[in-house]
Amino acid sequence: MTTMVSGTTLAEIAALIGDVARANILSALMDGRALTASELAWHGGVSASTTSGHLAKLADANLVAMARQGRHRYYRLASPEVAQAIEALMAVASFGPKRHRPVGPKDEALRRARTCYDHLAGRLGIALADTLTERRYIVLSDSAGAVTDEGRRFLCDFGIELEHGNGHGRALCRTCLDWSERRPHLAGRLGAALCSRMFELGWVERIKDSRALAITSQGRQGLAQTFGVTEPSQASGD
Amino acid sequence: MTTMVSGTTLAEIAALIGDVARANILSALMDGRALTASELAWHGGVSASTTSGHLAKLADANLVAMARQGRHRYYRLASPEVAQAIEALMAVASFGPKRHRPVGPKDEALRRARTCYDHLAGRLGIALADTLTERRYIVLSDSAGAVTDEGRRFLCDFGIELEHGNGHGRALCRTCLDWSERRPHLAGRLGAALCSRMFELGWVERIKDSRALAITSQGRQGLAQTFGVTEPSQASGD
DNA sequence: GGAACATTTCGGCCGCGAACGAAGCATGAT
DNA sequence: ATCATGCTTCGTTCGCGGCCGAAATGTTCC
Repeated sequence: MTTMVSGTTLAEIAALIGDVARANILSALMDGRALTASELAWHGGVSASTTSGHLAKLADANLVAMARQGRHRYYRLASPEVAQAIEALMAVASFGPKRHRPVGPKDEALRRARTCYDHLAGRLGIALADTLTERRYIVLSDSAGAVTDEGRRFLCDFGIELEHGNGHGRALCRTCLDWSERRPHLAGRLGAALCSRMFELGWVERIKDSRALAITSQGRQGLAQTFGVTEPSQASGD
Repeated sequence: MTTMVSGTTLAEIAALIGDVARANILSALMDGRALTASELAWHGGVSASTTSGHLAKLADANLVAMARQGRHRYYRLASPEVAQAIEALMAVASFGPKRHRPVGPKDEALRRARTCYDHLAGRLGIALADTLTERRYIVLSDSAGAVTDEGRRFLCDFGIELEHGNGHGRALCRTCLDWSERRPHLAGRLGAALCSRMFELGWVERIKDSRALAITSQGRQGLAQTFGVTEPSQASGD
């Protein structure tokens, strides 16, 4: 065995994610919010006591972080890196369509629009990335990106202020491989800002018990006017 | 339980990586080369028969691909996406220094210079990314990047021809979070080209049974002259 | 203080899957 | 043909880890 440093800990982390209950828990946390232990128990599909054990392990490995608040304990993903790792795994998972899984209505909703950690994904996320690229508001040299000056102005009008944070802190404009569309969508501070702004404007709303998003009628209108994005087709053949 | 599509398959993939033997196997394949089953058995630290089973599972899930050649069977990672997922996991793994693992000499070598799938990582990879950024050959707007025109010329002089492949195919310039340095290094076609060119010039050589790289004396010289990169310090306090 | 709720700890059960060696197929060498 | 090598299949063993329910701890509300 060559390098033990990677081997062991890599396996430890992956094994942690590699349990169905824990994977479901982490998936639920992928929308960036903090959830209570009991909510996570529901998502994980296991009892409260079992969930408690799982959460302890996840916290121990620094995959999730915990904040006590009254008699609740709120758990969230510990860092954007964790979210990125999980997203990367999901991308790989959606690849191998060996045995294809029946696509339920929930899945179609997820494919249309969802949150990915703290930014938008699915056909909506892709459409936004495409429009912004087309109008030269951002430049995605291949799968990586930068915001142009016109872009900065446009975004400012839209109500998003981006400081010129350079090397430090969080990336301004990253891309993230969309597992359902297999193309990159916008992540980083820009992706997060776009997402939260759309919530603020009431353009999108969370669908209960899911990471999927519903686009409101105002959203439909706003997206068309401001971004020239027509509603991502109701049902795509895929 | 909310969305089953992600949950289950996410867990499946992660569980696959979450076994120590398989993780070691995948780690060994992270240098981008294809290895035979018996070599992988050695890396995995388990018997040939056990390895065979592991490889079958990995191939079944499309994590690795196999090519028969004579009486050998060569296995390699199935796609860059798989490499990316593993790298992301390693990044997360190197985070939680709860119980810190003793850093052996092998680790120091890995930290100095190594391959990450098909590009350079470790202090060498970081130094290259820094230099190219400093000289404005590439622009890493935060953690994402594009090649400038001067950069294209410089690279051409160095013997690297980058076609203007746009959306399709592989990303020209991606970044990849370095698990040892915790900063992004260069991946994508550019990263791969830099790496293979340096092999071609004999600037770096593989260290036996490891993903670590040795920098040759020509390499030391060339890196200093062409990139202004002085040898990544022999031993850093870390 | 007592009741209701949230979460963790404990003990015990049970199954999955990793491991090995021996035997079975290939392919290549003599 | 015969033997060697590389890899897979089979049958078996065995231990780790997930699961639950009951009870313990903790927190808020009235």
